Amino acid sequence: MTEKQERILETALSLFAKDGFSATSTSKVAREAGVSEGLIFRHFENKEGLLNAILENGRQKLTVIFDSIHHLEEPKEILRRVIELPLTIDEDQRPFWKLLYALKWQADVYDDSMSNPMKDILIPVFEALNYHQPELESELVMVLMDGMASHILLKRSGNVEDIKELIFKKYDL
Amino acid sequence: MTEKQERILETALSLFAKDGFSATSTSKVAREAGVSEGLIFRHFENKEGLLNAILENGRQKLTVIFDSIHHLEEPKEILRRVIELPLTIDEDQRPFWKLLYALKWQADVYDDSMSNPMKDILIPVFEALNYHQPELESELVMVLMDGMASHILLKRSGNVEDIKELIFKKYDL
Amino acid sequence: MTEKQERILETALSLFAKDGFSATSTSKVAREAGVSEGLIFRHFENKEGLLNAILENGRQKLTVIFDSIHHLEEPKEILRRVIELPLTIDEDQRPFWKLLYALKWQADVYDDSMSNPMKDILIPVFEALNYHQPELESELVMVLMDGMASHILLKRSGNVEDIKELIFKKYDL
Amino acid sequence: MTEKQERILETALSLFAKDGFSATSTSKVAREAGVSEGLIFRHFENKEGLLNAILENGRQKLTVIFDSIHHLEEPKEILRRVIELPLTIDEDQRPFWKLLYALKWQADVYDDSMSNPMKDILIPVFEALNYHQPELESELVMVLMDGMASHILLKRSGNVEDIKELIFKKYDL
DNA sequence: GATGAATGAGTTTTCATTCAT
DNA sequence: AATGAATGAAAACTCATTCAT
Repeated sequence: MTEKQERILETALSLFAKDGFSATSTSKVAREAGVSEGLIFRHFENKEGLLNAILENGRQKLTVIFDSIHHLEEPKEILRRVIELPLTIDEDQRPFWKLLYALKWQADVYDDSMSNPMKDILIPVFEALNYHQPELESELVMVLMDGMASHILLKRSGNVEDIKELIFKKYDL
Repeated sequence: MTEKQERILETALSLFAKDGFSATSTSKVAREAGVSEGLIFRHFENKEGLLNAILENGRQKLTVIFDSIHHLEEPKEILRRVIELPLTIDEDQRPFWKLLYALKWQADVYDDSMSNPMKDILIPVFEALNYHQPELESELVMVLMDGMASHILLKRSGNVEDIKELIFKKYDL
Repeated sequence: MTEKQERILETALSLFAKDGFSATSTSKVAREAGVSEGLIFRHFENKEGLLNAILENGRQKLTVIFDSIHHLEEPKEILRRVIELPLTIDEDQRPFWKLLYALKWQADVYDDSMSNPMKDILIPVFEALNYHQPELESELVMVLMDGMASHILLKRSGNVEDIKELIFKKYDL
Repeated sequence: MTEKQERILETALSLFAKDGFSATSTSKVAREAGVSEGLIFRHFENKEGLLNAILENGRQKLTVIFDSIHHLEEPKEILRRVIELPLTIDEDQRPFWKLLYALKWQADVYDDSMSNPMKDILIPVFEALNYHQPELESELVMVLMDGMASHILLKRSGNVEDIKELIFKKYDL
């Protein structure tokens, strides 16, 4: 991975996240990345290849996060970590998440591949905590996380931290 | 509003919702609506004007819904109605909602104009129910609704009805 | 000639003069004239018909001017009147002249139909005044008039009146 | 400046001069230049950019001519050279001049940037020749030149050479 | 690996013109 | 006489992609 290659990925990610995939032209990516337009195609085959490279890049970091949670033992600790996940997205990872969420609304581009691993983590937690409907409770948490992520990524309100505390209280965490 | 004008709006809405705004060409809209491409521009000025007409159209229907909730008296009844709002989106309104949610992720296209009226409805409810942090609770409900809407509009799981019941139980509704 | 018909002619003339014939759309003419677009075509057949109507309109006024000069007897008086012709264009006739001059540079639109009558007036004048080359002198005056008209119609300098006086002096008028 | 780029400029100039700027489509320019239409926009941004490139191109050649006159010493020699300027336009420069003169009649397209340098040349000449009103005389010469240029560029008469001689005689050149 | 000229197929938009009312 | 909805063809412009260097 050369420096220019990385600059392309970085620029494309930020533009795709800001303006959307199809509203971003390869020429704009090239211009802002300071490389020739041809280079994008040499390295990534085509525009979709560029998107895939970006997603692949991010998915790897994602796996790391999932694994770190998987290793935990205490159910409440796991639940706490899962719920606060959207809050722990740090500044330089935001474009990636924004892109991911935006793509979900674009048909046939992205498959929801992190939904199942999340369920696999949550169901055992609610079972351990003796909730009546572990699967349903898991889904509810995922709904909550989705909502939280939206609010955070779209900067809709500042007090997400407080909302998190409120949720923690409701789950007695 | 002539018949062709309406057909354009309808077709555009369904295509924008399915494939995204910028991935949908005006020529495709015209073809599927069975009108000449020029007509789109004669009636809506430009592609963005078409989008705005669609959004304006939808916003009006939205106001009707908000108003119907506003007129209710019983706090719990209001809360129930608000929470189940995402579930009451009927089939022919789905494209509008899908478009709206997709646009939120595109910068500068859509302003979140229904977030405040919603707060105005919810805060008094939680005050009446003697919750400690009415504003925070309102925001949490909105987070929940956002998550629910996503799940429904993206058909991620079938048992949203069950999730709703679970939420009702948690709010003792 | 109805009132709307006249308003179309007037508006078209001023727009054609300001922006050029092909850069002016019939829709803009209709809009500024406050009539429906269809009306232009009902009255003038097509865009070129509109132009021709404007030109025909103006040519009539032109003939009146030529005739008034033709009736004069005194050679110097004629020469004086001819030379100051460009200066006597009054404000509301300027668009017509501007259009006429602009059209000359557009191939195949306008034939230079006032060049010959002018020569017919000038040659006898210079013969009467005993100039050596009456035809050449006539052409020179026409060159001068062309230059003057440009300067006036394009508002290039304010002291056209002084230039006229200078020319008068040179021709001992 | 690649060969295709030059071919575009050349073709565009000749078409703009012949048919007018707005009556000439970029697709026609591309076709006649034997290039793809996109190339025009890649090199010149938009249609107006193409026009500006043409004008800039011509203005440079213009400066060379002005400079060559500026270097002369003898006032009468300068006056002679200035007056015969319109006659020295050679065949391949004619389209440029025709375009320039045509554009003057189109509002906001062309600023009369060569009028002042011309005055700077002429006023000292008439001062040196002891004319009473050097500035006015300069303007008159420019009026004359404008008229001459029109006559030449629009091929209105063949004996411009004779007219020039007549003018020379009047200025005792 | 990198550039940037070049393309062709498309996209958005404009426009003269027609036609039912 | 007048409107304004509608069209089809063309205009301006964009864009993903290729290729010679």
